[in-house]
Amino acid sequence: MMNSSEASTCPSVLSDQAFSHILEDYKNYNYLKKFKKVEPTYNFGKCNVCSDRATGIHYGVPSCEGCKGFFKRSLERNEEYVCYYGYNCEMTPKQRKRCKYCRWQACLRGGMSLDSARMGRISRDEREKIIKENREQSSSSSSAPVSPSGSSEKSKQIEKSTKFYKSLLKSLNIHTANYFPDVEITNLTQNNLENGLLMLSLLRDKCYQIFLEYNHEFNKIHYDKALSLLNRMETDDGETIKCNKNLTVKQIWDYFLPALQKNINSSIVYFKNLPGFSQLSDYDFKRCVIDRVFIVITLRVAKLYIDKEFYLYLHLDDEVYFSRELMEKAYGSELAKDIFGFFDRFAELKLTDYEISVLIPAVVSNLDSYDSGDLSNLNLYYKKLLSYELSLNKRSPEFIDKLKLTYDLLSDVCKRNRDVDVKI
DNA sequence: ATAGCCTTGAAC
DNA sequence: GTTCAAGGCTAT
Repeated sequence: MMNSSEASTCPSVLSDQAFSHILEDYKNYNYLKKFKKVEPTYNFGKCNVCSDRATGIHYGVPSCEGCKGFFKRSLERNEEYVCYYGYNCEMTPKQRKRCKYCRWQACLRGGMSLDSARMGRISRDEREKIIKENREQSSSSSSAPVSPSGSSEKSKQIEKSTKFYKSLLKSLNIHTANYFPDVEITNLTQNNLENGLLMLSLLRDKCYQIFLEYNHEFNKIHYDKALSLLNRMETDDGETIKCNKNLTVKQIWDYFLPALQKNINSSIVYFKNLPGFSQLSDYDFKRCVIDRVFIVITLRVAKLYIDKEFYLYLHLDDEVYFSRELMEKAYGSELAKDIFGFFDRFAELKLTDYEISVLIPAVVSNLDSYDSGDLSNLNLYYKKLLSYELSLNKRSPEFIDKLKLTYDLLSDVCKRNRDVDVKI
């Protein structure tokens, strides 16, 4: 193409119009040439991750060059991704670069895996099958919000996810009487404190740091969002703000279950990073998760109970939060009442973030029956740590009693929460 | 770091 | 020999 100095010395016959014509031809030629190379290849549809044009089956799913490369790079440098925007980032060709965490999750959800990666060509049948499966999925999910034509594909999809969520809940629905970790301030005499004081204060800081890191979403993102909503409600007189408008029970579950699943996953990562938990056997760790994850999730989000209302956002892009109204619809008024009863009591305690951050590992490791020395040992440390923390804050024995009572309320509502029938 | 293009090598 | 996916290369 011409550079500017050449253009300025162009004979006037090459008027702008004529020039643009040539340019157009040139572009067209290039375009066609480019297209010629691409056109004969198969139409793979949309990228399973970001909906860009797929260039082939990569790592088992139709995907674009970008997501193919991203998945590959992620495997190479396995660094830990973090989402700074609420773990719900949009995956579009434009937005996909914004958040690596969510893109990675989208890759996994889209079905990318090393297992399905293979060198060279795959059979025609197999390729057709993969593309067809993908078409069905994307057409049923992308039209989900409006599509009035209750297609069988769509209902199949819903049925499938319902089954999945129910089995998820069921797998968590295992026995258990929950006892509060046995702490007594009087246990902490000067003697047994001195030995491990340094260890305890280190452990304390570590727990707090990890709590901040993994609870950032609730402590900051949800919390700030709730505060700004409250602010707007005050200034706008609540006129223009419409939240949670008339959701049906089914819609509530549609919001809530994915959010729950996400919170369970992030709680598991949180547990894994607490000192000592990664050294537990898989069996022990799993028991901790199954028994305690609901309780811990509740503790993690308790801060979002503000002015008698609960502002856990079920979808950060919408204004839908798990208000009293929604909870009553989903759980029934009895359970909702008791959950809010717990929040009331818990708020009265005014626990510090430090206290909550050490309470959580103490609760998680405190299973009713131990058959493993590792777990009971771990729990011993965390009970000590909790006692230490409470004593640092000069909490009275009456306070501890109150804490125990509040905890009983919590474990009761969590147990009932597990038995709630999901109506979809 | 990303993503489009290119080379390599396996499956057909 | 051809087609396709993985992985390398490199301008942005």
